[in-house]
Parts: sequence; structure tokens; C-alpha cells
Amino acid sequence: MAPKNTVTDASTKKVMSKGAWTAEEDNKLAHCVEVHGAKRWKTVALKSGLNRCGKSCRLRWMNYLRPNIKRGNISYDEEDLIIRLHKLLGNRWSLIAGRLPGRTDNEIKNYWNSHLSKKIIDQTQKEKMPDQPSTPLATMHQKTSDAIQVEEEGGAREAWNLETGNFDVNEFFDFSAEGFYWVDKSLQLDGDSVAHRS
DNA sequence: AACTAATACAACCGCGTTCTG
DNA sequence: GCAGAACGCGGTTGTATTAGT
Repeated sequence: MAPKNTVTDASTKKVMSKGAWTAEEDNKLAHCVEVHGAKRWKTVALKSGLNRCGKSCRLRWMNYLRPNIKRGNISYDEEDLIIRLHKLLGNRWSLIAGRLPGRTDNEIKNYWNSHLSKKIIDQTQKEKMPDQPSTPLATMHQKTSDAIQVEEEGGAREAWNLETGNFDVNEFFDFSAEGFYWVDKSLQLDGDSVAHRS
């Protein structure tokens, strides 16, 4: 029987390592990605000499080793943006991460699950109470809700399909350019570095 | 000091989508 | 056009660390 920290790769039948990455593995992976590029993960996994599957290599690179990864606390602005984007996009973490330079989908997903989902629930409960306190989170949450409500009531834009309850992301973002742009300016952050296109 | 619960985050897993031969 | 391989995403789990009792 294979040890607990191994897994058998379905395609090669090889027994692969799993679990936490060591500094040595990180170095090997980083070097191999430099040579072969961050695309052919099967090749990277093979050429690196690591006993890891391509999937694992990709994940490690994307979430930890990639250049320009921003580590550390999520700022107020970032948190604000995550909340707004989640309201619009739901659990589409990679899309949300694409809007936050240096942040990974995994990091945002973790942050949401451990911090924000709880905050939102607490806030929702408080909002049911009269004379709710005006916390920054409540304000931003309300602002987003208001923006969406205006869309619904105005009916000028049909991002929300009132019959089906469906939401069309393309009505809020323009994905045609690299990155994406706010179509709805009301949801743009103050001082947002990505320009609003009109 | 020891134990338990809560929290944070890295990594794994399964599945849908896209690519390639 | 099809099948298998590879990729990418979101959900979930595992574990180390911290806080509370």
C-alpha cells in the first residue's frame, strides 16, 4: 500500500508525491517553468524531476511561485472590491482574482470563506434589526445592493432578467480587452486603476 | 501548562471545458 | 467529427497556528 503522502497518477500509473511543497521542490519548479514556460504542465512536471503531477505543479506556481504575487493582508479597498464582485459574479473566483492584481483565486476564495462570508451573514442579520449601525462593510454592501436595485427598477439595462432571475455578467463588464472594464460606473472603485471605458 | 476550539491557508479532488492528433 | 489528454476552476479537506478556557 502506498504511503499516505503519495498518490497514483491515473495516466502514468506512477506514484506521485503529495502534501506540502519543500523549498527545494519550489526551486526546481521555478527553474523548470523558466525554461519550459508556465503552460505545458505535464512537461514541466516531467522535466523538473519532481515527483509531482502537472496539476499540482500548476497550482503551486499559480498560487505561490508566480511573479508579482501579492502576499499579506487584504486591504480595505481589495475587500470592498471582492464583496462587490462577488455580489455580481458569485463564486467565480478566477474572474474576481483577475480584477485584483497579484491576488490568486485560491487566496480570494479562502479569504471569502474564512472572513467575508461570515461578515456578510452577520451584517445581514444586523440589517434585519432597526437602527442598524453604519459600518463600512454595511455601507459598501448597501451601495452594491442599491446599484443593482436601481438597475432592476429603472429597467434601462437588462443585466438582471427579472423573469428568470438570471444575471448577465457581460452587462457589467467588458471582457473584450485584456483584463476587463466596468460597464456600470456605479460599481467602480474610487481611484480604480483600470479605466472605465465609455 | 495542557487541552480544546477556532482560524487561516495550502493543497487535493472531481468535473467541465478546451486542445490536439 | 471524434476521442483522449491536458488544462482550469470551484468545492472541499487537511493541517499548522493562534486564541480561549
